[in-house]
Amino acid sequence: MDHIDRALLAKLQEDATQSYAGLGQAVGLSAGAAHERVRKLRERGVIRRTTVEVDPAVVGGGVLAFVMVDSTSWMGDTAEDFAALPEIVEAHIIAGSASVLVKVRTATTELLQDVLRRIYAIDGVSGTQATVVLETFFERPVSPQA
Amino acid sequence: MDHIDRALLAKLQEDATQSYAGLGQAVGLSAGAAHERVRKLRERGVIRRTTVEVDPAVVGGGVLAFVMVDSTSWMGDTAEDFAALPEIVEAHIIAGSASVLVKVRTATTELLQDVLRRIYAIDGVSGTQATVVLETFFERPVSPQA
DNA sequence: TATGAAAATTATAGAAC
DNA sequence: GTTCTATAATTTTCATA
Repeated sequence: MDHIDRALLAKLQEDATQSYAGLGQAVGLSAGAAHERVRKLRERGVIRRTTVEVDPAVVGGGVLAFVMVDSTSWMGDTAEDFAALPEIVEAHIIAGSASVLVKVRTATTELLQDVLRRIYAIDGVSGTQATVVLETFFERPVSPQA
Repeated sequence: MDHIDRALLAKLQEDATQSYAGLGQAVGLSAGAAHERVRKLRERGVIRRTTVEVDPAVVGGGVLAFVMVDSTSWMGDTAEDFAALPEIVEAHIIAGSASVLVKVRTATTELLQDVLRRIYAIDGVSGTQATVVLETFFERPVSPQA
Protein backbone atom coordinates (compact mmCIF):
# COMPACT_ATOMS: atom_id res chain seq x y z
CA MET A 1 0.00 0.00 0.00
CA ASP A 2 2.11 2.86 -1.28
CA HIS A 3 1.02 6.14 -2.78
CA ILE A 4 0.51 4.52 -6.19
CA ASP A 5 -1.96 2.01 -4.76
CA ARG A 6 -3.84 4.84 -3.09
CA ALA A 7 -3.95 6.77 -6.35
CA LEU A 8 -5.28 3.68 -8.14
CA LEU A 9 -7.99 3.25 -5.49
CA ALA A 10 -9.02 6.89 -5.81
CA LYS A 11 -9.20 6.62 -9.60
CA LEU A 12 -11.23 3.42 -9.42
CA GLN A 13 -13.62 4.94 -6.91
CA GLU A 14 -14.26 7.75 -9.39
CA ASP A 15 -14.78 5.42 -12.32
CA ALA A 16 -14.26 1.69 -12.24
CA THR A 17 -15.08 1.30 -15.94
CA GLN A 18 -11.87 2.86 -17.21
CA SER A 19 -9.26 0.66 -18.84
CA TYR A 20 -6.04 -0.48 -17.20
CA ALA A 21 -4.20 1.42 -19.88
CA GLY A 22 -5.86 4.66 -18.79
CA LEU A 23 -5.43 3.81 -15.13
CA GLY A 24 -1.76 3.10 -15.62
CA GLN A 25 -1.23 6.35 -17.49
CA ALA A 26 -2.91 8.27 -14.66
CA VAL A 27 -0.50 6.89 -12.08
CA GLY A 28 2.60 6.54 -14.26
CA LEU A 29 2.55 2.81 -14.88
CA SER A 30 2.12 0.48 -17.81
CA ALA A 31 -1.23 -1.20 -18.34
CA GLY A 32 0.17 -4.53 -17.22
CA ALA A 33 1.61 -3.15 -13.99
CA ALA A 34 -1.64 -1.33 -13.20
CA HIS A 35 -3.56 -4.52 -13.81
CA GLU A 36 -1.28 -6.51 -11.52
CA ARG A 37 -1.55 -3.97 -8.71
CA VAL A 38 -5.34 -3.86 -8.93
CA ARG A 39 -5.46 -7.64 -9.02
CA LYS A 40 -3.48 -7.77 -5.79
CA LEU A 41 -5.63 -5.08 -4.18
CA ARG A 42 -8.64 -7.28 -4.89
CA GLU A 43 -6.84 -10.39 -3.69
CA ARG A 44 -5.87 -8.73 -0.40
CA GLY A 45 -9.45 -7.54 0.13
CA VAL A 46 -8.52 -3.85 -0.04
CA ILE A 47 -10.96 -3.68 -2.93
CA ARG A 48 -13.97 -5.55 -1.61
CA ARG A 49 -15.98 -5.48 -4.81
CA THR A 50 -16.78 -3.56 -7.93
CA THR A 51 -20.31 -2.22 -7.85
CA VAL A 52 -22.68 0.36 -9.29
CA GLU A 53 -24.13 3.34 -7.45
CA VAL A 54 -27.89 3.40 -7.94
CA ASP A 55 -30.04 6.50 -7.47
CA PRO A 56 -31.96 5.59 -4.29
CA ALA A 57 -35.02 7.65 -5.23
CA VAL A 58 -35.57 5.59 -8.39
CA VAL A 59 -35.63 2.25 -6.59
CA GLY A 60 -37.97 3.19 -3.78
CA GLY A 61 -35.58 4.80 -1.33
CA GLY A 62 -36.56 8.45 -1.53
CA VAL A 63 -36.98 8.82 2.23
CA LEU A 64 -33.79 8.56 4.27
CA ALA A 65 -33.72 8.31 8.06
CA PHE A 66 -31.32 7.43 10.83
CA VAL A 67 -32.77 5.49 13.74
CA MET A 68 -31.30 5.21 17.21
CA VAL A 69 -32.42 1.91 18.65
CA ASP A 70 -32.65 1.60 22.45
CA SER A 71 -32.47 -1.81 24.01
CA THR A 72 -32.71 -3.58 27.33
CA SER A 73 -30.26 -6.35 26.50
CA TRP A 74 -27.01 -7.08 24.70
CA MET A 75 -27.53 -6.45 20.99
CA GLY A 76 -24.26 -7.96 19.78
CA ASP A 77 -25.86 -10.97 18.10
CA THR A 78 -28.79 -9.28 16.39
CA ALA A 79 -27.07 -8.54 13.08
CA GLU A 80 -29.27 -10.96 11.16
CA ASP A 81 -32.43 -9.49 12.67
CA PHE A 82 -31.58 -6.07 11.26
CA ALA A 83 -30.25 -7.50 8.00
CA ALA A 84 -33.61 -9.22 7.50
CA LEU A 85 -35.20 -5.81 6.91
CA PRO A 86 -34.20 -4.85 3.34
CA GLU A 87 -34.95 -1.17 3.95
CA ILE A 88 -32.09 -1.03 6.45
CA VAL A 89 -28.95 -0.15 4.53
CA GLU A 90 -26.62 0.15 7.52
CA ALA A 91 -26.59 -1.13 11.08
CA HIS A 92 -23.95 -0.36 13.71
CA ILE A 93 -23.39 -1.10 17.37
CA ILE A 94 -22.63 2.21 19.02
CA ALA A 95 -21.22 3.54 22.25
CA GLY A 96 -23.72 5.70 24.06
CA SER A 97 -27.24 5.71 25.40
CA ALA A 98 -28.73 3.92 22.43
CA SER A 99 -27.12 0.64 21.44
CA VAL A 100 -27.74 0.32 17.72
CA LEU A 101 -27.79 2.94 14.99
CA VAL A 102 -29.40 2.08 11.68
CA LYS A 103 -29.77 3.91 8.38
CA VAL A 104 -33.06 3.32 6.61
CA ARG A 105 -34.24 4.04 3.07
CA THR A 106 -37.94 3.80 2.24
CA ALA A 107 -40.17 5.09 -0.51
CA THR A 108 -42.50 6.94 1.85
CA THR A 109 -42.73 8.02 5.48
CA GLU A 110 -45.55 5.54 5.91
CA LEU A 111 -43.16 2.73 4.97
CA LEU A 112 -40.59 4.21 7.33
CA GLN A 113 -43.13 3.90 10.10
CA ASP A 114 -43.60 0.27 9.16
CA VAL A 115 -39.86 -0.36 9.36
CA LEU A 116 -39.80 1.23 12.82
CA ARG A 117 -42.57 -1.14 13.84
CA ARG A 118 -40.57 -4.12 12.60
CA ILE A 119 -37.43 -2.87 14.38
CA TYR A 120 -39.49 -2.65 17.54
CA ALA A 121 -40.37 -6.31 17.12
CA ILE A 122 -36.70 -7.33 17.31
CA ASP A 123 -35.86 -9.08 20.55
CA GLY A 124 -34.42 -6.73 23.15
CA VAL A 125 -35.47 -3.49 21.44
CA SER A 126 -37.12 -1.13 23.88
CA GLY A 127 -37.52 1.95 21.74
CA THR A 128 -36.60 3.83 18.58
CA GLN A 129 -35.75 7.42 17.87
CA ALA A 130 -35.94 8.29 14.19
CA THR A 131 -34.30 11.29 12.55
CA VAL A 132 -35.54 12.06 9.06
CA VAL A 133 -33.14 13.52 6.52
CA LEU A 134 -34.42 16.64 4.78
CA GLU A 135 -31.55 17.02 2.34
CA THR A 136 -28.39 15.05 1.67
CA PHE A 137 -25.38 17.29 1.10
CA PHE A 138 -23.23 14.42 -0.12
CA GLU A 139 -22.40 10.74 0.30
CA ARG A 140 -18.97 9.69 -0.85
CA PRO A 141 -16.47 6.86 -0.35
CA VAL A 142 -13.65 7.06 2.15
CA SER A 143 -10.76 8.98 0.66
CA PRO A 144 -7.62 6.85 0.09
CA GLN A 145 -5.61 10.00 -0.65
CA ALA A 146 -5.38 11.27 2.91
CA MET B 1 -37.95 0.45 -14.85
CA ASP B 2 -39.56 -2.96 -14.81
CA HIS B 3 -38.61 -6.00 -12.79
CA ILE B 4 -35.86 -6.90 -15.26
CA ASP B 5 -34.19 -3.54 -14.79
CA ARG B 6 -34.33 -4.01 -11.04
CA ALA B 7 -32.82 -7.47 -11.37
CA LEU B 8 -30.03 -6.04 -13.52
CA LEU B 9 -29.33 -3.35 -10.93
CA ALA B 10 -29.19 -5.93 -8.15
CA LYS B 11 -26.80 -8.11 -10.14
CA LEU B 12 -24.57 -5.16 -10.98
CA GLN B 13 -24.51 -4.05 -7.34
CA GLU B 14 -23.24 -7.50 -6.43
CA ASP B 15 -20.59 -7.56 -9.12
CA ALA B 16 -20.16 -4.92 -11.79
CA THR B 17 -17.29 -6.79 -13.46
CA GLN B 18 -19.40 -9.57 -14.93
CA SER B 19 -19.99 -9.72 -18.66
CA TYR B 20 -23.21 -8.68 -20.37
CA ALA B 21 -23.57 -12.25 -21.54
CA GLY B 22 -23.64 -13.45 -17.94
CA LEU B 23 -25.85 -10.58 -16.87
CA GLY B 24 -28.33 -11.33 -19.63
CA GLN B 25 -28.43 -14.99 -18.77
CA ALA B 26 -29.13 -14.16 -15.12
CA VAL B 27 -32.20 -12.11 -16.02
CA GLY B 28 -33.34 -14.03 -19.08
CA LEU B 29 -32.11 -11.71 -21.82
CA SER B 30 -29.59 -11.84 -24.63
CA ALA B 31 -26.26 -10.14 -24.15
CA GLY B 32 -27.24 -7.40 -26.58
CA ALA B 33 -30.50 -6.65 -24.82
CA ALA B 34 -28.81 -6.62 -21.41
CA HIS B 35 -26.19 -4.25 -22.74
CA GLU B 36 -28.79 -1.90 -24.14
CA ARG B 37 -30.79 -1.85 -20.90
CA VAL B 38 -27.72 -1.12 -18.80
CA ARG B 39 -26.70 1.61 -21.24
CA LYS B 40 -30.09 3.26 -20.81
CA LEU B 41 -29.95 2.90 -17.02
CA ARG B 42 -26.66 4.79 -17.08
CA GLU B 43 -28.02 7.36 -19.52
CA ARG B 44 -31.06 8.03 -17.33
CA GLY B 45 -28.87 8.41 -14.27
CA VAL B 46 -30.39 5.43 -12.47
CA ILE B 47 -26.84 4.07 -12.41
CA ARG B 48 -24.83 7.03 -11.20
CA ARG B 49 -21.42 5.47 -11.60
CA THR B 50 -19.42 2.29 -11.42
CA THR B 51 -17.07 2.24 -8.47
CA VAL B 52 -15.06 0.02 -6.16
CA GLU B 53 -15.73 -0.61 -2.49
CA VAL B 54 -12.56 -0.06 -0.50
CA ASP B 55 -11.93 -1.49 2.96
CA PRO B 56 -12.03 1.69 5.10
CA ALA B 57 -9.63 0.32 7.73
CA VAL B 58 -6.86 -0.07 5.13
CA VAL B 59 -7.00 3.53 3.96
CA GLY B 60 -7.05 5.22 7.33
CA GLY B 61 -10.73 5.03 8.21
CA GLY B 62 -10.77 2.48 10.98
CA VAL B 63 -12.71 4.69 13.38
CA LEU B 64 -16.30 5.40 12.39
CA ALA B 65 -18.50 7.96 14.11
CA PHE B 66 -21.77 9.79 13.56
CA VAL B 67 -21.86 13.40 14.64
CA MET B 68 -24.96 15.44 15.37
CA VAL B 69 -24.13 19.06 14.66
CA ASP B 70 -26.08 21.75 16.51
CA SER B 71 -26.30 25.20 15.04
CA THR B 72 -27.61 28.66 15.74
CA SER B 73 -28.34 29.57 12.13
CA TRP B 74 -29.61 28.16 8.85
CA MET B 75 -27.21 25.48 7.69
CA GLY B 76 -28.67 25.00 4.21
CA ASP B 77 -25.71 26.51 2.39
CA THR B 78 -22.86 24.92 4.29
CA ALA B 79 -22.44 21.85 2.09
CA GLU B 80 -19.01 22.97 0.88
CA ASP B 81 -17.82 23.62 4.41
CA PHE B 82 -18.49 20.02 5.35
CA ALA B 83 -17.25 18.66 2.03
CA ALA B 84 -13.94 20.43 2.65
CA LEU B 85 -13.20 17.93 5.43
CA PRO B 86 -12.13 14.74 3.64
CA GLU B 87 -12.81 12.60 6.73
CA ILE B 88 -16.52 13.39 6.42
CA VAL B 89 -18.04 10.75 4.16
CA GLU B 90 -21.67 11.86 4.52
CA ALA B 91 -23.47 15.05 5.49
CA HIS B 92 -27.22 15.49 5.77
CA ILE B 93 -29.61 18.23 6.83
CA ILE B 94 -31.97 16.65 9.32
CA ALA B 95 -35.28 17.39 10.99
CA GLY B 96 -34.93 17.58 14.73
CA SER B 97 -33.00 19.31 17.46
CA ALA B 98 -29.65 19.07 15.69
CA SER B 99 -29.53 20.46 12.18
CA VAL B 100 -26.79 18.48 10.45
CA LEU B 101 -25.81 14.83 10.74
CA VAL B 102 -22.41 13.76 9.47
CA LYS B 103 -20.67 10.42 9.17
CA VAL B 104 -16.94 10.53 9.81
CA ARG B 105 -14.13 8.04 9.17
CA THR B 106 -10.71 8.60 10.76
CA ALA B 107 -7.71 6.45 11.50
CA THR B 108 -7.73 7.17 15.23
CA THR B 109 -9.94 8.75 17.87
CA GLU B 110 -7.39 11.54 18.15
CA LEU B 111 -8.00 12.41 14.52
CA LEU B 112 -11.74 12.20 15.15
CA GLN B 113 -11.31 14.81 17.84
CA ASP B 114 -9.50 16.99 15.33
CA VAL B 115 -12.36 16.66 12.87
CA LEU B 116 -14.82 17.67 15.58
CA ARG B 117 -12.69 20.74 16.22
CA ARG B 118 -12.80 21.65 12.52
CA ILE B 119 -16.56 21.08 12.39
CA TYR B 120 -16.88 23.42 15.34
CA ALA B 121 -15.05 26.04 13.32
CA ILE B 122 -17.76 26.04 10.63
CA ASP B 123 -19.87 29.16 10.66
CA GLY B 124 -23.07 28.74 12.65
CA VAL B 125 -22.06 25.55 14.42
CA SER B 126 -22.78 25.76 18.13
CA GLY B 127 -21.98 22.24 19.21
CA THR B 128 -21.32 18.64 18.27
CA GLN B 129 -22.44 15.35 19.69
CA ALA B 130 -20.36 12.41 18.49
CA THR B 131 -21.41 8.77 18.61
CA VAL B 132 -18.60 6.30 18.04
CA VAL B 133 -19.34 3.02 16.29
CA LEU B 134 -18.07 -0.05 18.14
CA GLU B 135 -18.97 -2.59 15.46
CA THR B 136 -20.54 -2.33 12.03
CA PHE B 137 -23.10 -5.08 11.41
CA PHE B 138 -23.35 -4.28 7.71
CA GLU B 139 -23.33 -1.52 5.11
CA ARG B 140 -25.05 -2.33 1.83
CA PRO B 141 -26.59 -0.56 -1.13
CA VAL B 142 -30.28 0.19 -1.38
CA SER B 143 -32.12 -2.88 -2.58
CA PRO B 144 -33.72 -2.50 -6.03
CA GLN B 145 -35.61 -5.75 -5.50
CA ALA B 146 -38.11 -4.45 -2.97
C1' DT C 1 7.67 -5.51 -9.44
C1' DA C 2 7.68 -3.52 -14.26
C1' DT C 3 7.43 -3.95 -19.38
C1' DG C 4 5.78 -5.23 -23.84
C1' DA C 5 3.37 -8.24 -26.67
C1' DA C 6 0.41 -12.25 -27.65
C1' DA C 7 -3.88 -14.57 -26.92
C1' DA C 8 -8.55 -14.86 -25.20
C1' DT C 9 -12.52 -12.51 -24.02
C1' DT C 10 -15.63 -8.83 -24.13
C1' DA C 11 -17.73 -4.48 -25.57
C1' DT C 12 -20.01 -2.14 -29.01
C1' DA C 13 -22.53 -1.11 -33.13
C1' DG C 14 -25.30 -2.50 -36.74
C1' DA C 15 -28.30 -5.44 -39.94
C1' DA C 16 -32.16 -8.59 -40.48
C1' DC C 17 -35.95 -10.69 -38.48
C1' DG D 1 -36.62 -8.13 -28.15
C1' DT D 2 -33.50 -11.81 -30.67
C1' DT D 3 -29.82 -13.48 -33.40
C1' DC D 4 -25.98 -12.92 -36.23
C1' DT D 5 -22.05 -10.41 -37.84
C1' DA D 6 -18.02 -7.74 -37.51
C1' DT D 7 -14.66 -4.71 -35.58
C1' DA D 8 -12.57 -2.36 -31.88
C1' DA D 9 -11.14 -2.47 -27.36
C1' DT D 10 -9.93 -4.65 -23.31
C1' DT D 11 -8.69 -8.22 -20.21
C1' DT D 12 -5.57 -11.64 -19.10
C1' DT D 13 -1.57 -14.34 -19.44
C1' DC D 14 3.19 -14.77 -20.09
C1' DA D 15 8.06 -14.22 -21.42
C1' DT D 16 11.51 -11.19 -20.09
C1' DA D 17 14.22 -7.89 -17.70
